[in-house]
Amino acid sequence: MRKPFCEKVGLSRGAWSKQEDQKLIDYINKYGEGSWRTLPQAAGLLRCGKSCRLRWMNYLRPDIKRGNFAEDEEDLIIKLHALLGNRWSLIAGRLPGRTNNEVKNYWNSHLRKKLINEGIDPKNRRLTRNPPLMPGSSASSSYNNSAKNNNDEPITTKPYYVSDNKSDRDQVSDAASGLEEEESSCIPDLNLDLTMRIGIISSSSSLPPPDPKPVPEYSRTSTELLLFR
DNA sequence: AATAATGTCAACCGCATTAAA
DNA sequence: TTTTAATGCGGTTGACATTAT
Repeated sequence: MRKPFCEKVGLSRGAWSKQEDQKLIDYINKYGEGSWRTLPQAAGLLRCGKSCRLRWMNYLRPDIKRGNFAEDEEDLIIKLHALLGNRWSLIAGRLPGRTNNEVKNYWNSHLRKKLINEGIDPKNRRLTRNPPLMPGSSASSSYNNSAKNNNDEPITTKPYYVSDNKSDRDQVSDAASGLEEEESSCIPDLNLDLTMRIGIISSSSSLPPPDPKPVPEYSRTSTELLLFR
């Protein structure tokens, strides 16, 4: 097996020390983000650029929101995941201060289980059994009626417009036109008014709204256009 | 109290995409 | 147009913590 780049050139790996964090923060505060390849040496770090970037993006950035996910956030992740599948960066983009890694981890360790406990298969959102009646449980209220599609066919793990072929995926959906209609037929109770939910989250937070990178409109998928509108 | 099993999450890897030369 | 470098993404791993036996 090929050795990882960091290992080959004798760079450190694994958990970051406080000193390393501080060096990275100091450097970026002074010179800004970017040039990740040359940054480690310039900042006096024995890390590869990729590792520095990851550390900064996921943990050191000042706008990162740490701590437990609010119920609103959980709800939104569940809904966005139903819509987008494992496109974590898109999902995280709608959650101010959350990173794709954090959202992904939270989904895998908490939300998947939560859905399972409520009798919902997180892969296809079908009922796996009669869920317990849990008044006030937002996820169950969203999904109790939505576990089956109209044809009683299994809903695939991926959203219907996500192809296995990644290059196809982005052309995928002109879907947008019929997205809400079709999606809601798969997941009837899915609240697609995500913008409104975002508004609620954003306004309850001191953080600024998410600032998606300036991707040219033409390169966005229809779904992205829909979400970023 | 010791050990095994399970859960969590930070970090890594490899690949795809984009930008620059 | 092609090649190369940089960046971003999702899947996976592994160390550590917690819970069960």
